[in-house]
Amino acid sequence: MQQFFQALGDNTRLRLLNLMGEQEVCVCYFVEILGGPQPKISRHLAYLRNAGIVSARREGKWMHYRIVMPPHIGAAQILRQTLDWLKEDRAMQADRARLTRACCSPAKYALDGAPLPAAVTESCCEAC
Amino acid sequence: MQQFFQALGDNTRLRLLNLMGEQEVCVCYFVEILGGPQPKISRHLAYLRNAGIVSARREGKWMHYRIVMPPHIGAAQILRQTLDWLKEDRAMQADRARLTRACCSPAKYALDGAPLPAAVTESCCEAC
DNA sequence: TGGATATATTCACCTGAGCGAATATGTTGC
DNA sequence: GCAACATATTCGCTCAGGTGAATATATCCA
Repeated sequence: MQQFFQALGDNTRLRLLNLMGEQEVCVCYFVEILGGPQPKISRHLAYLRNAGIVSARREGKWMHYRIVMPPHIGAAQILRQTLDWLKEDRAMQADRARLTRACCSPAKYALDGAPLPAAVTESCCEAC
Repeated sequence: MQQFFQALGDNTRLRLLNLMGEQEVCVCYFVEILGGPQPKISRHLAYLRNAGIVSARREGKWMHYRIVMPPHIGAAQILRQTLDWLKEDRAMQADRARLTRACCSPAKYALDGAPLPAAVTESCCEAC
């Protein structure tokens, strides 16, 4: 419980959770969008994984992370409301927008066969 | 937001919030029930006050603390559900029980004119 | 097999925060 | 004013945890 809230008590981790929302996201997009050094993101993802808040899935070279709802119903509701809260934040909205436009502003990974997040394959090139 | 979750990410502070629940509680009961040194409790109360989660009211020598619901509705719901979550925890239940029985197990302060928490004046001597 | 790429881990450093001990502040009653 | 009491703050210590730099691991492809 203490650990659960500590996991939410860091801005980088909140940004990661915000980007995942309901969908699975490849690490390369986290690196691209958050902009920081890759080991930093990897460490925070490990922290969240260790806290049981996200799970990882390997697909070739790429790793996908997604939120796993805690088995405890109260914790799950808190996590859901935290995600809703994040959606209201301007900076978090900007992060999400950048994820959605990932295919149209082809950065380092976009042209290289990196797996697109679901939101991109659905909505891209309409939003752009 | 980061600060909000950091405030919840400590077991002593969660115990304090659990004891406050919906009612106002005198510091002397926190000291009595948590058992630790008084400055420790005072520091954690200051932390919570600084984070805007509790407010203090002076009554003579005594200080009363109570939870203030955050103005943001999402944050308020998270706090409420956190309190509900705490109620399910065995150790937290034991803390609450000790607060309720405070008048019947007269410890250091109980005979000395210390203000009783609302739960005590309502339910005490029925529960004992 | 070897090189390129994506991700993870380790290391050294530094800051924030929890802690016990000591001390300060504020209130009451004599 | 002074003593007693409730609470708050400060100090020095220690440690968890965040960070950048370097390195390790894992996968793909030629």
